[in-house]
Amino acid sequence: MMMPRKRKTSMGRQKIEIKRIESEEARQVCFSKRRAGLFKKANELSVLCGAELALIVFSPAGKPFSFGHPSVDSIVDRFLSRGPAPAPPPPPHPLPLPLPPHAAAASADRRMLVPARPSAVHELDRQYSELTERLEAERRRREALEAALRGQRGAAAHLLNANVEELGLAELEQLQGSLESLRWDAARRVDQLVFEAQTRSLVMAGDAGGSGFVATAEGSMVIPPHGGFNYGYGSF
Amino acid sequence: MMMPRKRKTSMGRQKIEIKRIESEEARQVCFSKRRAGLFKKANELSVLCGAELALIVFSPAGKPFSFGHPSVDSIVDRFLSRGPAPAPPPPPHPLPLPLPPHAAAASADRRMLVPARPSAVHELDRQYSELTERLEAERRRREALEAALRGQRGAAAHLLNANVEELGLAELEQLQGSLESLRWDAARRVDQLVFEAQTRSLVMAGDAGGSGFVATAEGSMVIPPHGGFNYGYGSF
DNA sequence: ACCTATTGATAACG
DNA sequence: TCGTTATCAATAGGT
Repeated sequence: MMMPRKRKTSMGRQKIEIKRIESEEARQVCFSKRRAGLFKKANELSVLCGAELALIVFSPAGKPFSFGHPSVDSIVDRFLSRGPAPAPPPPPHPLPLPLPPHAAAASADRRMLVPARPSAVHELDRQYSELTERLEAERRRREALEAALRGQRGAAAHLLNANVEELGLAELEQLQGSLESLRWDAARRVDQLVFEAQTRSLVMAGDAGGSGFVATAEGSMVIPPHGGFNYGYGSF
Repeated sequence: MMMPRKRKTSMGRQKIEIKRIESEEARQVCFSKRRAGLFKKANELSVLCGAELALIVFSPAGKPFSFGHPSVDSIVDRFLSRGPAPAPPPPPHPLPLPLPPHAAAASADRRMLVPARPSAVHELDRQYSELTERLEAERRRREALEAALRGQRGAAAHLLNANVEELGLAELEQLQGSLESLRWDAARRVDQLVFEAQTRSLVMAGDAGGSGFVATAEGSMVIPPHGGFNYGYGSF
């Protein structure tokens, strides 16, 4: 990422141990940089792979930062609803989860890398998996269709001025489908724009999950990145 | 991080654009690698800087992965209790939208559908039902898309999608305005259709959500509760 | 899953 | 916090 042009004195990056940084200042600097990097990575993962995720970070000072696609709330809600009831009652029954390779990180401390859950009821497990597969198949088919639709060309904005009064239920449903798709893309676009804004040193914090609230280090200021596409984007 | 031992043919890492990976397989591979990397970074941030954070990721297939320090729950609780979003963005026009896009509300709703003490069995049942619903939603959505493909209006609407990636904030907001307007018109159209149906005793034998204008998209597309045109009267 | 060539992230400085 | 450089770390493309 760097472009060596002139030689300046610098030790360059040095290898560091992954353990608490003692220096208050160094810790703050590291936090800022790595937080930015982490949010960037999270954003890339959601864009590249279409993964839905939520990331909430509290700075050592207690300042909240968050990012979510489609939104922090939707992800959290989804997670909690399937939710792994804590230890004792090995609850529900989830999707067969692959264990994160580097799970070793957490030791006896409360830090944890969790694969949402274990399971045992084989029969139901099987049915569940089957359903999941069908869901996936449907999703793939839908995506294929969406791709096909994206390829269409022609005059379109007319729809916005179209005579809705003449539409029937079936057509309205079609319209709805189109709008949902558009909303999704728009949300994604907002994600991108917000992210770019962050890169420009606009520190965003204090947002509780995506309501178009942006705060700078000096204090929060409201920036309406999107009045209504309140879905995919987050605050950093 | 590499140890050059033997010279092997390899293009090595190539630069890639941050946009959805079309290849199903490549996307899966990328997801696995980047997910691991993201969790590792999250862990490092918490260790190095003592930051408290939560990361929840749903794979494209819907499998959940999470990491939290001290725990996902503690972070989520803190996040939700402290800074829920400010007032929801007021609609440009007097749109009688329920505005429920809040995690708390959604969670509460779901809780009501489940016994106070979610037994493992009930929980499993609930999950199964939820999955089935999602599958249904996907199917409906797919069908809507297929219909859209056949209709010019749908095709036209999707044209906008193709250009969304190039829009700026101002343009997105303008688009939003147009969509709000369209939604308003569409909602009125639905009212009229319903009125006509009732007047003629043409009972819409639909269930609470079968009219097709109730959130048809859940799951991947994630169009929250009020995803459809059921802007204010629930279902009919 | 493993390798390697590159890109990308970031520690140390000014 | 911002800009630079030198290094270290992550990972795209292949095998």
